[in-house]
Amino acid sequence: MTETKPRYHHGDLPSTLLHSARVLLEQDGIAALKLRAITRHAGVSATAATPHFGNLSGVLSALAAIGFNELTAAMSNTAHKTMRDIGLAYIRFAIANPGLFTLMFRNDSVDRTTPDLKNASEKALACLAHLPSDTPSSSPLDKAAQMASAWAKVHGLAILAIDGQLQALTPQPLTPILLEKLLANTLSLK
Amino acid sequence: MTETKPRYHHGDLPSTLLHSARVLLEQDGIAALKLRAITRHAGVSATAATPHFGNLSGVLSALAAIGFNELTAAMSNTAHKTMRDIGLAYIRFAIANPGLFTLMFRNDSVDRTTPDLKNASEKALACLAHLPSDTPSSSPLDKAAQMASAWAKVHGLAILAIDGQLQALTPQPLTPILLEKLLANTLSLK
DNA sequence: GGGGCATCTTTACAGTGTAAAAATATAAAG
DNA sequence: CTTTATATTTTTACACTGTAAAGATGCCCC
Repeated sequence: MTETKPRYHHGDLPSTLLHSARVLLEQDGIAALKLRAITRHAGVSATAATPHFGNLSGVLSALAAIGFNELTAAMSNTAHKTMRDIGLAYIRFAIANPGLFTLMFRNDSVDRTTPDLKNASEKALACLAHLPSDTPSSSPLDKAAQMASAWAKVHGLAILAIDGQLQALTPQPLTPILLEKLLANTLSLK
Repeated sequence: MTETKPRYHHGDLPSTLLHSARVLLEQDGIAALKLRAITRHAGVSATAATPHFGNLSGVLSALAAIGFNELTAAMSNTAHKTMRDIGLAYIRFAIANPGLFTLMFRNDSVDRTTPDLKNASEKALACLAHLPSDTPSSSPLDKAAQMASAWAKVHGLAILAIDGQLQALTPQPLTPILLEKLLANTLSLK
């Protein structure tokens, strides 16, 4: 629809395809991420993605890499580099892009050996893993445990929020405002 | 293979199919959970599952329900009803049954409105949600935050463990023994 | 201009899920 | 025991899917 410059046969097809994939993902969920649906949406033939991405997994891996880059950006834009703020940025990203977030951690749809994806995901993980720890850690295993604890809580919370399972924990219906408060409270717990 | 009593046409096909599905899941991962592969493995025609489960989603939902029941049993068999022991049971189950655990939380493969699955998953959640809290909570939102924190940490840890991403946090290679220690340490953190 | 080549389309094929109709065996009724 | 009804399974058919292989298309650079 809104290509920048139609230079080659069809403009730069790779970004067009990724755009289509993202639209479909947001519109109809992760089940709609079929190769033929993506190429159909982009207005090209069914196999047009092959020279650029190889196969479906290639397209989805590229899209997942974009997601990790955006997630990294969101975490980097926080004012305070605290567990609470970075965690909130992480979870807000997940809630704002549930389909993309799900795809990013879907091992069977995505090829994690792709260099782009590997780099992008490692950068995002680094933002979470190198949070300043409040309690001094003695052994390396303790340090790992602290990082695992933070990363697990944030990631777990994001998943629960996306799946709507946090609803089950509160008596009252969970409005967006209340959800934010719940997340902040949860992240503030040590 | 090992039917109890071959009464009907083919024995009780439902459990045979679920057994086949589970074998395929453990052998070849979640991508192998095709309806035709399951029926082929069970030695019946491609559409034999229809009268019992309706469609593929029905089979997978039933299998996921079994998983939740086993998870509940694992958590109920712990000696101490502490965050640490119940959490460890939860994560050990995930590590022992990675495919099944993944399936259980896969929203697009599974139909959560199925009564069996809904009941089973709610029971499992209840085991985690009603842990004794160490710090007295004032508001209901605080209580929800405490439950969310525990549930998120345990679930997040399980996912990280399954994906092998805990490896990235430790300098040394993560042997099973070291993994157990890391999990215990992480769960002991408040 | 005219090769060379990346890009895209066409065609073909093996799989998939599942709806519909036909076949089969069990259970129930007479 | 025979006959009917019903639940179970198979057969058939169809619209999909991903992708390999071969053919067309148009850009780039010498």
